Amino acid sequence: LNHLNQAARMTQHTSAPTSRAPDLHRAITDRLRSLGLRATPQRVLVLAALGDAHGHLRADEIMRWVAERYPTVNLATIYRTLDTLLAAGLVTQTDLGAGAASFELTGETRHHHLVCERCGAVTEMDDALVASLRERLLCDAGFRVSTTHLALFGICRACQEREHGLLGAAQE
Amino acid sequence: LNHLNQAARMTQHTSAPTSRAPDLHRAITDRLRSLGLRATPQRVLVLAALGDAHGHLRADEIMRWVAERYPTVNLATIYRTLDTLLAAGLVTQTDLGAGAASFELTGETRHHHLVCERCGAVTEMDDALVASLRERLLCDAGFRVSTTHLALFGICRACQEREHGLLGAAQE
DNA sequence: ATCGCTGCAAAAGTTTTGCAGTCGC
DNA sequence: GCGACTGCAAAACTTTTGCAGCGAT
Repeated sequence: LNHLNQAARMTQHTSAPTSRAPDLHRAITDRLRSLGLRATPQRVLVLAALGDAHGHLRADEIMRWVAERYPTVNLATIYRTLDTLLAAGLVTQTDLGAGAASFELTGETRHHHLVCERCGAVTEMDDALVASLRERLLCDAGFRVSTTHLALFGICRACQEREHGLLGAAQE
Repeated sequence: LNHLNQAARMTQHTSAPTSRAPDLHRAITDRLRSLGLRATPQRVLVLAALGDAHGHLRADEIMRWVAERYPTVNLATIYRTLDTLLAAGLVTQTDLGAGAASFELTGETRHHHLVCERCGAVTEMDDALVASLRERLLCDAGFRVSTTHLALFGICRACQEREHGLLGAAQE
């Protein structure tokens, strides 16, 4: 599924369209074709953007990334492409509370995100903890969870310590 | 906190403004005042709507409910009221994947929702399962989860059986 | 009487859609 | 060449905001 991720990571420092990463371009193209989808430059670049980011991106961020190397691209196409990729299972959608949806390459390692409401830091969380919850729901309620990604909001350790420090020093 | 819920449920069949439920109106009013908020008819009705629904409502649904007994209400007020009630902790916000946010009365029993992607059924899930996840995160990662509500999407038991039935009978 | 709250209208922001033309296969 | 896909523009939709005036305390 995702040697795309690895190939993409290899080109993180590259900014040229596809000159330095013909292998990535090729891998993405093959993947799309194997799913019966046309490998248009727009689609390839959307996948490349998500691979390069190695994390979640919003539609407008993808738009900017792609537009840098394919200036005539249109935002509507980004959205339509993301719909297609979602349906194909290549991409995962999430709401990280930014007002707009975020998208991520579907990796083989399921993981989730912890979003700090104070400092905005986003850290990854392993799926292990959630896996037991999923199994429990399937056994107890017969509910088969398909949600692949969870975003939990709260206060990260750093911000908690910062807060405690303030409270301890100058309690007002 | 929420004899509001109980009082609200008592008036589920009532449609008159507040004539048949002076106790509910009074309870909500007192609650708002005790928090230093003005008990305007708009605010009281928003809370009454959420209590009557005994579940999650979107802003437009609240709007419709309130407008039925207070026609001059404005949608902007609904949003501003919900902001206020969120800040006061009387209300909880969730994304149930409907494109718009959903809101719910903050009850003393924390619970979550399982949303079936096939039939749209929404069932409640006890917080017990999630509680352990929360504790784990606090211990392991030092992350204090503040997300009070979780929406998990998937396939409910009924739809799974329905699907299996079809597959078993006429596998096409 | 004060000032928080509301109604109205307009704006901001994200996402969708119709249509004509283009380009991958 | 065919049909899927794209660009463009406009619309649909949720949510926010400025401002003048009303009304709860």
